Amino acid sequence: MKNLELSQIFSQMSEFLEMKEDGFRARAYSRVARVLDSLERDIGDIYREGGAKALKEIPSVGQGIAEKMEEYLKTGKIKEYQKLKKESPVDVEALTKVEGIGPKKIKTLYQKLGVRNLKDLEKVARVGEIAALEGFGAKSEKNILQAIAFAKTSKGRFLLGAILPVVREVVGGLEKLPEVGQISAAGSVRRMKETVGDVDLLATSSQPDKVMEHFVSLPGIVKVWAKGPTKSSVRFKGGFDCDLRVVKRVSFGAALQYFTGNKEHNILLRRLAIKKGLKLNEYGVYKRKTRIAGRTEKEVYQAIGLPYIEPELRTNTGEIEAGLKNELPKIIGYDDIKGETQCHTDWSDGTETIEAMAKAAKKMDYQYIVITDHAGFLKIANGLDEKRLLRQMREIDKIGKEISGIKILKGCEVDIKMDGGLAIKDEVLAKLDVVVAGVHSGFKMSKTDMTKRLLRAIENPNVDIIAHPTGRIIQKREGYFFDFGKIFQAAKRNKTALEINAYFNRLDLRDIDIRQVIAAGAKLTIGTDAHNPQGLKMMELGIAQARRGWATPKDILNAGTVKDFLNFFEK
DNA sequence: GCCGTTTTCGGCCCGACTGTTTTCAGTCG
Repeated sequence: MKNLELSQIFSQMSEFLEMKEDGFRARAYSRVARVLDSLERDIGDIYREGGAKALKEIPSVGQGIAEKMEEYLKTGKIKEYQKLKKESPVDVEALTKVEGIGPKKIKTLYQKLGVRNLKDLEKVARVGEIAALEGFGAKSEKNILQAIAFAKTSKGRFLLGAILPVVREVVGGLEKLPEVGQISAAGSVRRMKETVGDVDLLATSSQPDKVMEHFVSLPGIVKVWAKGPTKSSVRFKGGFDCDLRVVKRVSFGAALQYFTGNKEHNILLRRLAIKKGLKLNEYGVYKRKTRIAGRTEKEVYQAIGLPYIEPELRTNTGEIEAGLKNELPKIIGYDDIKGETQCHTDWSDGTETIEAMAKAAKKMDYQYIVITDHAGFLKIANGLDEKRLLRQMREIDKIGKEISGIKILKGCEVDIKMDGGLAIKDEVLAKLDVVVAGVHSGFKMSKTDMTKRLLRAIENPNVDIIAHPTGRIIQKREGYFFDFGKIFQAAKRNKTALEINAYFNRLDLRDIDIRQVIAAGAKLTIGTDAHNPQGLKMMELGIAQARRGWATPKDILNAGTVKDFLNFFEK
């Protein structure tokens, strides 16, 4: 994928242009960088299939940028980028990561002090040269030194599953304050994005000062970046930043909309407002000086001619157009799931018994749970062989009779071998209610071979679900390569479902894949891959993933009753 | 550099906070 490389080059070009006071061109480049980040298709593929003309069909790409993309795809270089770098040989990428440093300051620091990188910056800050600079001061210098220290330890983005519990604790604490009226998370946390850069919170209060005072002195805060009556910003021990904004009640909806984003969604919304002769900001929708909406998000959307759009959909990937035509899907809700489709017990690498998992599932109001211990050659996961699998089936039948109110289904997560065959004999698999098959080895195969391997597994009549189809681990492993289109079509043909694995660092399929699966007419399941009862709670993350992929309950098999769920797999 | 249901020229989202200023530029989201 050249998308990421190009996006990084364009955002650096944007910084360089900003340094040259060429603001509008700078914005054009940063816009296209963001577009590239969320582009579903590989830019190289687009170019191969449709040439420069196809490139220009990408939003925010015109003549000039299409040419540069073409140049990069052909030669691996962009002349203008190299020219800009030559003019100001500074590491903008590293320097802009320092909080409070932007292109203008980089320019000054380079011209006056010859600062080219983080090391130079730290050096001049330590000896007091920054404080002496016009436009800077002692405080700037101190902040820069602190920001460098943080930049060195900063881990970047955080997994939603890791952040969500912390956010809920902070929100829960603030909620109890008598001065706080409404409070909600906003930003990427509210959109349930799989990784989160920082946390945005929003509250209403008659006494903002008291709320802010309480907020900046919460336990676990290591740095207060800013503190004001409407906005404060802090860093928590875990290394993530958290902003709290306090607004008036009449503006809560508008502010919640505004700070939930994402940015592209908001920009489009404000343009829609302008077209209607209105102005949209975080305080409301205005007709001249009069606020005509703002108390709730719903009235904000209505005022500019849109139905309410769920936070998970707000990424400017077609939701606004769909909204205008009243064609938004009724996406699956957080209470719509009726059964767990992948989990492990102490029969393989889980920590708890079958009973414990079943009881936990019952507590979540599920109608069924599929027990899918590892089966095959994954020795490290204590995988079951045919003999133990048969024994476990008898055990599940026994436990099923003892526990009422939940149906325990017999399943396994069987390894897909290098050639696409399965690691458990077909006659044993045929006895199971549900067979989940997954790739757990040989990730580095060629695209062609992996496609063949997966196809063979999908076509096996005993296979019901393909586990974590792409094999990616967020921030760790990209996943294996295969022909997505072919696999999704085959899944539909063979009535084999594709899993949305809800495990917090997998979330596999990704939202963009989910939309493709649905477009191909194939079905999905959401499974947590839980290894203990607590892990079943990750279902929420998987549902969020499905929502971001525009999935409705009828696309997700385990939003159906146990009967419908099992019937689908009858082949 | 992009874009177009007022436009192929002339716009380009909008506001808060900080630090340095004495009215504002830079940064951030």
